[in-house]
Amino acid sequence: MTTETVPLDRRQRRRLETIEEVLDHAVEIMAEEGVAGLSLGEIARRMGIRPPSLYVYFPSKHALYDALFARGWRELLAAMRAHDDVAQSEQAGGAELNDLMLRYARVFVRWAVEHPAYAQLLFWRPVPGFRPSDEAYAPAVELYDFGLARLARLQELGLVRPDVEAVHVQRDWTVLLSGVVSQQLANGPDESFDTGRFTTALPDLVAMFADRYGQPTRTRASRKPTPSRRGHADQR
Amino acid sequence: MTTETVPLDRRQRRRLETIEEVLDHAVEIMAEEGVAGLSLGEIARRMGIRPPSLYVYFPSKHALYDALFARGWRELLAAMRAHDDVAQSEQAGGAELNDLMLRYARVFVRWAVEHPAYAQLLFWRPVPGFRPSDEAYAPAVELYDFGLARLARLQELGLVRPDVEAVHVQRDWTVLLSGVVSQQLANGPDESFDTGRFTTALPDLVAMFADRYGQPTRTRASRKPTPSRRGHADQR
DNA sequence: GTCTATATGACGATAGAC
DNA sequence: GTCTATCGTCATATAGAC
Repeated sequence: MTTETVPLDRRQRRRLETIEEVLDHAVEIMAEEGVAGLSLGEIARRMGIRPPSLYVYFPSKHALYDALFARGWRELLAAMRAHDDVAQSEQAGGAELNDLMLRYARVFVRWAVEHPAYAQLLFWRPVPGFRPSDEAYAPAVELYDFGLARLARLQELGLVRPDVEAVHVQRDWTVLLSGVVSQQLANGPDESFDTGRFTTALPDLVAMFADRYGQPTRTRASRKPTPSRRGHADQR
Repeated sequence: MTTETVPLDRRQRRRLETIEEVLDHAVEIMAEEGVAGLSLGEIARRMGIRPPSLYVYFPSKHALYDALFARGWRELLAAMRAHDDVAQSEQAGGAELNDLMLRYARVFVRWAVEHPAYAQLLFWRPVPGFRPSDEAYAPAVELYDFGLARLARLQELGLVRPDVEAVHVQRDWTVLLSGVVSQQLANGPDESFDTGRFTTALPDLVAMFADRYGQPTRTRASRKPTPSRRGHADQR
């Protein structure tokens, strides 16, 4: 929107590069020590400078968190936009709600568990006094609107039942995604997306969602939630 | 289990009381400043003592977090046991799965949002180097087993479909609950349980759950997810 | 046993020299 | 822009009075 189109001089380019370097190190440290474990001293140490020098680029530690918050949402937003499916409308006729939502959920949850530092910062409130600024919050709102518009589009296409409001469906949907991410990061932070105890529950959870909010006529009768794979002997 | 039955002398009684007082102040401070914002100095200040005196009762700050972690799970476990419904089996014949699970969910989520400090400590990982000890984790396991046994009982009673494993259902159930708690605490920490943007979604979410895992024959045909209450003018 | 007094090192942050 | 020097606060730890 208000992005500067005037060419940046060397001074400003170098400055932005340094800022990005600071943020890169910050994300790395947060991934290792936890979001609240981030320290300016450690950033400076890894960059080969002294802590006070960081104040040239960020007026406070909270400002740094703010930049990280904004960058995290922007990256996640970019990942979801890159996925893009419904907007292209190619799937309109053939695909079913369950498949569309599962693909969307997989992209979202995969990004979250593979970026645990960002995920904690974006979805929880781990930093004592920190509240994101309105500017930093903007891409979060943008992603919310993106998901909402997607659901509304699916409703227009007849894949989501028409007798519920999209915001209503969106609310339940975000609960599902945030539940998977929270449970996985809190209880199995070292498990991969493909083998996680909770990420692997996505097909069932999305099916649960699609059974409720999909169009009854179009939703297939797949009521069985992947019953007892690798059945035990004591299970009859 | 291993609770000491030998009567405690005054010395030990006083010591335990002091420990409880420390924990009370700690919970209060965490609620105000966030879990990672807890400081021994602030606890000592509010108790009218000096910080080093706290080391008489807790060998480190992590030990204090450990005690808080254990106490939080014990309190939540007690709240869920006090609720108690299926164990008493009075509801066996009359009640439906949706109602039983909704009541259970309401007790759980209400406790979590009304004890945000505990909730953050128990469900997230906000403290950089802290990992709960096995002893502190025990009541968490106990609550998990409690919920699992409850689901198994509901399965025996014919309220939960028999073709899925209880652990499977339990996993999806915890995702639902943790999703509501996470979303509510992260996005509306100051909203009450009764008016929260996400806590009020519980009926729909539990219905979604019950539709999938309840016995088809017994689950009523309540497929409509409370459509558009307080309809707007622009909504036709 | 419990307390006060005190020391250490890390942290975020600011002022000012260069 | 980067540095040194410095401040106040924090967790941690030890010494010693009572």
